[in-house]
Amino acid sequence: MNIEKVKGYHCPVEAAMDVIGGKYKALIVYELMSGTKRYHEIARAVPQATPRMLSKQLKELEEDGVINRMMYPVVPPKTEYSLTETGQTLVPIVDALCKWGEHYFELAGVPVPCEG
Amino acid sequence: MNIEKVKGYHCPVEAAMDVIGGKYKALIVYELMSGTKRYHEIARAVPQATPRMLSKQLKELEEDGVINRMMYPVVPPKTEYSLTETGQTLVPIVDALCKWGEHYFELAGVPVPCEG
DNA sequence: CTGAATCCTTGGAGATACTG
DNA sequence: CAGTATCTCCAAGGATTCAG
Repeated sequence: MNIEKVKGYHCPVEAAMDVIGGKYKALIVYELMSGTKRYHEIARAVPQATPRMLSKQLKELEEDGVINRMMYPVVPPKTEYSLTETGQTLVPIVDALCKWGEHYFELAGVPVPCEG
Repeated sequence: MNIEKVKGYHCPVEAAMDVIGGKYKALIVYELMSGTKRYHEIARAVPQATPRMLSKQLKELEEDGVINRMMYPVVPPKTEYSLTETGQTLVPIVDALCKWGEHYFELAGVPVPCEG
């Protein structure tokens, strides 16, 4: 956690959006809320994200202490991602986002595409 | 609310982020949570945003039905922004963001810069 | 399978100046 | 006061390829 960066924020909301506001970050956290996931499981859940973007977002989330990366030195490679304790504190936010989105779908008369 | 746009989402979280995830949108909604505000009040609350950016974000929020723009044809001009009913439904999200941000500041040992 | 490296494009975003 | 217009530029993001 970079102190200078923190001092630059004018408002708590800004700090939160900086951590979770990345293009696919909320979706990644949402996916990990249901447990540890492997790379390709996240990729499948966020098909819009190219490998490059997914890597980048995952790395940033890791640097912000939101997720853990667990690499297994096996063949074929296996990497598991999970929420850290800090990441768990984001759950209420993503929960609120999800609830709001569901309401949005209902208003539009479109079935909610929750994976599953 | 654009049906085609809605159908393009893979997940409710995505829809919510599309509405609130803009660079200054959460901050704007946060500002309007405490009541109707004039343009320059919002600008003061979000000093990072240039007039151009602020206009754009406000217009997008208006198009998404999140805020109301009330223009008074007086001299000097006066425009007031407020949350719509839909905008009110975003309050739990922004609240969650704010709470998380405050926690973040505490962890960093930096005083929370809530305006006031 | 899980990425990293490379190249390339687009539009997001700042600075500045101007108008109803 | 509350924005728009114009110009500019950099970095976010995509496509593709390659590697451990």
